[in-house]
Amino acid sequence: MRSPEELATLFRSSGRKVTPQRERIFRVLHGNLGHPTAEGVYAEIVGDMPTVSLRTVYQTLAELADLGEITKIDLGTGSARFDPNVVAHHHLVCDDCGAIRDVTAATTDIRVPPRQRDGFRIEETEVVFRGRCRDCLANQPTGK
Amino acid sequence: MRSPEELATLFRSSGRKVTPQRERIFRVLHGNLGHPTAEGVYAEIVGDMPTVSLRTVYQTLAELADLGEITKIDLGTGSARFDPNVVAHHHLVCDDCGAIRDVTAATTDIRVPPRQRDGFRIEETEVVFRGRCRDCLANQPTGK
DNA sequence: GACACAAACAACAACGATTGTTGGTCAGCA
DNA sequence: TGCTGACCAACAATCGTTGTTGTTTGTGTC
Repeated sequence: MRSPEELATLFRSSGRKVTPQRERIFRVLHGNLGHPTAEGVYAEIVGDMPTVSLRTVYQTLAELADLGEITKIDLGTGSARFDPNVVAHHHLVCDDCGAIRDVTAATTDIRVPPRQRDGFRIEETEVVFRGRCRDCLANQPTGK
Repeated sequence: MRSPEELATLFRSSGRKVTPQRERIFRVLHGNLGHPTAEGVYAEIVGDMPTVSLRTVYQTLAELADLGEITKIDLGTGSARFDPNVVAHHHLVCDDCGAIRDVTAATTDIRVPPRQRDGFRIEETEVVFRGRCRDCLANQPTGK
């Protein structure tokens, strides 16, 4: 996603308003590699900006997703996560702690034979690698 | 998953009981290619078996998943879906109607370079193809 | 076939994540 | 500076799912 300043301009030029709450959310997301949840963004902000509601965070995240600046991803970890990295990539998901890591260089050419496609138009291909992250493996070395 | 009869035996031999409700659920799932939700299974049953609760359906589906007879899949369509096809395969998901189709013959060989894996132990790889199914394309031929 | 007991049942209530509603507030422009 | 609609916080509501509880019912044993 773009810089907080560019986002502010983008918001204004698309008829939206730029409020302190929104600027703060932009800054939390920018360069964030942790795939935060809405709750996570909220938690990071509410400490020094008590005048913000979870509702506003959801609202702003939804607008950023509409504008294509972030991606909403639901990987079955209970709550949706938001990814400022819009470049095509895939994800490693830890089934223990729910942590998500980006994988940029995976996959080789994934295709579905036309017969199986059966008229389906594929617009996107996402690969989810599930397992255990290093930390969870360290804490429970014997596995599940 | 196995036949309803085999499932009944399996349930008994693992200390579970086989009730009419459970037998009915077994039969609804057997050979079902539609990836039903818990609600869907319930809806199909409650008509001629009013003495069943959604709670029981969830419970039984969870037990079948524990036994490895079905797979619970969450593809971000709002509710979890249950797949009696336990053989490794991937999914086509329609972003319009939420329909799910199996893809058995896609890809082989999806790997993550060790450097990106960073200690993560990959136990499972799932591929989700998103787009529009034939029916939704037919209804809105101009696309999204 | 009857008994006992744990497992399963239905009918709730509760839960977490998300979204709708509402009345007051404020950014952005004239 | 004043207007106006977008935004805000603070609810309440919704949806899918799971916990609780008191009752019912499979199932192994006699």
